[in-house]
Amino acid sequence: MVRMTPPKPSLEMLRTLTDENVLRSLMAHPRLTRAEISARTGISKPTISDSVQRLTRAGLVVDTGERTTGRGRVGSYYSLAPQLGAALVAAITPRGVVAEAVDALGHVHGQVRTALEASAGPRVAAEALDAAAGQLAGRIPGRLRLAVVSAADPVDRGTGRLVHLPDAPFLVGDLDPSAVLAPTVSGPVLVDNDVNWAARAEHRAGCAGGVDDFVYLHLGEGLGCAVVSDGVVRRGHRGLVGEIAHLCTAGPDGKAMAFTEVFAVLGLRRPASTAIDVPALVELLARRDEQAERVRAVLVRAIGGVLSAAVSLADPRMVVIGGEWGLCPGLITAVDEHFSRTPRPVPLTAAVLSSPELTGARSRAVEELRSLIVRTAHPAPQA
Amino acid sequence: MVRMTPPKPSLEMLRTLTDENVLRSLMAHPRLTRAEISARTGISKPTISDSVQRLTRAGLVVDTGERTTGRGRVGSYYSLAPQLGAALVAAITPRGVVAEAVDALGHVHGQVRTALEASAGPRVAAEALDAAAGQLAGRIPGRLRLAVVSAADPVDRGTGRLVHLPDAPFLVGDLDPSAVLAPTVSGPVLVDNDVNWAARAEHRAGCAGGVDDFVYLHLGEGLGCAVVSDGVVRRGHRGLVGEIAHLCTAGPDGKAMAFTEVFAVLGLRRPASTAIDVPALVELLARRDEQAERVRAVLVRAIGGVLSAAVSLADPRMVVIGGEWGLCPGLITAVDEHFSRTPRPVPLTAAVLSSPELTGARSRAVEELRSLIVRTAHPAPQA
DNA sequence: CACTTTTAGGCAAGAGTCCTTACTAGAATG
DNA sequence: CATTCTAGTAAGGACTCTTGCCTAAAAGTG
Repeated sequence: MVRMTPPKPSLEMLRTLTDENVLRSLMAHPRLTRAEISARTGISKPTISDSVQRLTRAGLVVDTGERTTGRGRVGSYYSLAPQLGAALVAAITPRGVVAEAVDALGHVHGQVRTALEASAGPRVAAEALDAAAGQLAGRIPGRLRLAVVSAADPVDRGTGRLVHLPDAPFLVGDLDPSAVLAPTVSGPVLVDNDVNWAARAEHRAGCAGGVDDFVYLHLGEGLGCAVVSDGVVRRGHRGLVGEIAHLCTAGPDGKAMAFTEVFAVLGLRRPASTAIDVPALVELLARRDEQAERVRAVLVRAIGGVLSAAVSLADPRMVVIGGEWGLCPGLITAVDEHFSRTPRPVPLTAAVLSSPELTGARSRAVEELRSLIVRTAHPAPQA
Repeated sequence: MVRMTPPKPSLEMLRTLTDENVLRSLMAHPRLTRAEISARTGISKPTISDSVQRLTRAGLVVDTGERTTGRGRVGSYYSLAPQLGAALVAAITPRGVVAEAVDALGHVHGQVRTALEASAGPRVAAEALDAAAGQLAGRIPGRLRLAVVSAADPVDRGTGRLVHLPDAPFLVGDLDPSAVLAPTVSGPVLVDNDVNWAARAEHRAGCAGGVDDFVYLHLGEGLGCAVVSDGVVRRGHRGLVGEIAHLCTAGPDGKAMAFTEVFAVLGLRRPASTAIDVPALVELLARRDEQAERVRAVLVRAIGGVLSAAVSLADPRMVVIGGEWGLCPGLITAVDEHFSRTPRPVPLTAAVLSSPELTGARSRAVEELRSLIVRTAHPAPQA
């Protein structure tokens, strides 16, 4: 939707914009002289000098004490004030918690890894997250001003809580990252599921670089996908876009059934769980006997049905496949071969990044921290 | 994606913003005095006077000659110059072409309807469109500065051409609205399919008013849907989002098959065509005998499969159903009853607007025309 | 070593935009 | 006829950005 009422023009607005230009320059480059900022932004030197003076007085920018070397008059280097703080980045899976702190320059200030027992519940995960946040808070100059969390479960877009969907695995369990981090993190806590973060990372740098419309299919313990449309991961009303367990597809004997049902029928679920038995599945996909071939054919067709839905409802330029068993050798080519014979084929690729969810969450954290700093520099002039 | 480099601040930018405020005010209200514009925008009277003077000199705004009545000094009314032109709005179906001209105030300046033979090809449609545009161009003060076209076929997002998808009906046929309108319309031609326009109209004013995430399912001669996510119709890479003919769903005997196949198996297609035989289907849905019930059950389940895909990949807050046979009495309640027993039910509603595709295209045309006027008032200061 | 070149930064002047305040013109109200 | 109300104008001030010129200091050059 296009903004209907343009902003009211004012001189204050110009000043704010100048300051934003200066701050953004210093976010892209660790240290700059005023002349460099001027050259980089195209804004005149006196104006930049004014702005730097303002921002220095406000405590957002500091003279690093360093001086230019080389020809010409010595110049002073300025940089963002260290007390501007950092953002917490955390990834939570049933296997453990990984947490980092990143500053507005994108530098990582420390990483804490906590392994969890397979049977550990959400309580233990919450404690690990809390502890990690506490440790990281001590290692950075300023405060933790916001957090970006990746979770290996569906996330409610409104509340940020992990949600348990019927007949879908609940790997981490009932957890509210916002509540856990409230004492340690002073600002907003953004939570999304790992598949969405992975898709953002792949969009930025991976095989899908430059492609603004694609679907990322994650085939692991859980079944999920991310829909990137017009360059943004779409989350839908509740944030449950990509929860494809109940998507109607083709099962054994060409019967229509929910995607997750296919695995139940094939006996590929963990006992007393709706999670997929990944080791068994990987082992089976490695085999070449007749039974394995039959199962493989069923899986390929089931995945084809899911892709037909993705093509119909998201029209991706490509489909990226990732996940523990999605990357099994031969699977992608088999799916590709099947899918390329359907009426609307789309190229398939394998995911390339190693811990994509952390990468995706991290870059979002940097983005949010930067915009938070810019916003707080000039308290919002809202109506 | 967030803008990375904020705009360069300049005094010219302020002036541009003031002018934009004035223009937008005059787009929302047919005539205003300078004092009224000032009150409405919150910008001071002298500044508004300056801007109005500039815009009048530039020919964008005119003194209407009317004067205020009532207490106090008489004021002069200003309005947008009539020569600012209008936008063409056209809807093309196999049954005919409807075209209108709308100005920046949103007023419709004339409507031309041309009926087409059922067997008329794209040539005839193109001629009808061209003729309608020619007539409308004569009826308005200025030029036709852009066009917004709705077509009853899939539209390629990149080229704006109608495209024929395998095993899907091609109702209008091979047509390139941009090429047809190039002689008559001086600016851009936006083309999208009727279902997407209808969804935009429903989003704005209809049953889905205020809901930013929903899916609009169109059940007519063709099978289509629109995905509205974060308040915007998503089109995907090629613009083929919602082309659900090949979506894998449940057919008779619970067999997995493409949505369109279900109708083939049920014998509900027009002879030698992939289009659905709507009259036959409507007649059948009205019956109550055993065969009708059986077909109805199959259809309900097939639609349920499509909805499961929509829920998985779009997470709508609601599903709106429209189309010639989608609105048949009882169908929606039957689908609703079936769907509410699935693991992830979503409320269903019937579409409410009468010619939604035209309404949707019209409001977009007004929006685009307005932004075109604002942009041309101050030639883009791009790099 | 003296001189030129190069560069960061400061200062002053000027143009432009917006705002506030005060004022004028003209019409309705009582 | 005085009062009241309103649209528009004029003057002055505050503020921002830019241009152009200047200084200081380091590095190269002969």
